[in-house]
Amino acid sequence: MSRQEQKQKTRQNIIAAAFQLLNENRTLSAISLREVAREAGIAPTSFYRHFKDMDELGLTLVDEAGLALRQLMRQARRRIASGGGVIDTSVDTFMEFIAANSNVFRLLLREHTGTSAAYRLAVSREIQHFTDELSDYIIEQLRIPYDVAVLQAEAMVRLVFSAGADALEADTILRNAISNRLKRQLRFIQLGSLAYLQSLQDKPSNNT
Amino acid sequence: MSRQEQKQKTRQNIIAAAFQLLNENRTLSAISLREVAREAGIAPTSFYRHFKDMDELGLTLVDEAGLALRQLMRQARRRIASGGGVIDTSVDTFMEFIAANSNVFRLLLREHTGTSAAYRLAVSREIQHFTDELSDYIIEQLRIPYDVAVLQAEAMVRLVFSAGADALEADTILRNAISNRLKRQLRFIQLGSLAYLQSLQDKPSNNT
DNA sequence: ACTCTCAGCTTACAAGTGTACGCTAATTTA
DNA sequence: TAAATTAGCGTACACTTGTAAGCTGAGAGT
Repeated sequence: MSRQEQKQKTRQNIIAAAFQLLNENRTLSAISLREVAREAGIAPTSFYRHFKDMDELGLTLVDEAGLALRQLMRQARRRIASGGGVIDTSVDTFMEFIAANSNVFRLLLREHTGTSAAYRLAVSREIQHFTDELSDYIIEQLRIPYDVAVLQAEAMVRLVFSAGADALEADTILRNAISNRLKRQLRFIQLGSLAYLQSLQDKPSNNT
Repeated sequence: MSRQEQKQKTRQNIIAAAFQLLNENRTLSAISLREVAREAGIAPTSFYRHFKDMDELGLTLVDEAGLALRQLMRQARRRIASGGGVIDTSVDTFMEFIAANSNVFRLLLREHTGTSAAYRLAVSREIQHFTDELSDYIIEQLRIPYDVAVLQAEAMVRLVFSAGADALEADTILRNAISNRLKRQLRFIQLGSLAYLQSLQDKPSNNT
């Protein structure tokens, strides 16, 4: 094994170790460098050969999580394209994601409201991507004016993430209940924005 | 000053000290007993005369925050009763609360997704109260079936808290923008649930 | 083959942590 | 007034933390 390969491998070990430690209810800021090193099977000081800081590792993890989030979106689109209701399919995909990658989602959730401004910003950016893609999709599919679509997408993402937080600690049965409630709530928003646009048409006192 | 009075006073000092420390981006679990003692102006070991644990102090703080939340609801109702749109008034009241008691709301927000299962549960309970009261209000005011009202209330609270999180770190201008978006989104939900009920009436294939 | 590079190690230190133990001084009780 | 209670303090100890300094041995480059 070449030297570079070996280095990459330990780096991955460190990242995996960090995710491992996140599994058992902890924040990034509550994980010590020494713990990560221990879990990764290296000496504490060797950590510095790969990351300047725990902060640098943290941002790497957030990026990694963001990546997973984007893959999730792509998967949802694929499944929607091959049939099935948009809301139902999206929520199902999302819930499967949470169940399968709970530590990834937990990371995003925790750090979104967490202690470090840098992490908060990084997570917010990832969620913003998510929202942007959804509003593009809504505009494209439903032919809704831009500003309404943006509002709708933002509200939907907020609901999805908030429900996801609850689903994170739930068993299968409860998670199903959360799913179903979420789907109905998303439909409220969709219906609501349509009703709003309808009301504009009925008494067109504004522009556009 | 009697002995009991003095004790209560130091206890309040400890609580105030903890809130003070929460102000500068920190979690409960990231605050040490010694720091709290230092800030409260007592010896570290004296802390134990008042609380068994940092956890016990934490739960006390969450309770305190929940109390503030309930006062907020009462205030909103009073303001609604004395005129003004329900959604507008509620959101305005909420945003004022966040601006004035940012550390209280931050505490709830952080610990809701935080490290300690006990805190998470405690916060969830407070939010549940909030949701329950709102759904009661909706049932009473809008004459909407129970299950729809509950869904609507839950969705609204989710949006409000999520937007509140963003508002927490925003300046006045941005906070206003968040307020306005939130108001429109809440109206979507309201419109949506009404439209849903309407659709049930048009083709009544189900029971009630 | 000879040197260079550098991932990972060991050792070491100052700083901070929770909390056990026992003392003191002032209030409360009898 | 004498005895009992107790809020608060000081000291002490065993740990954990981040990271500085310097060494080693194996792969890379010539």
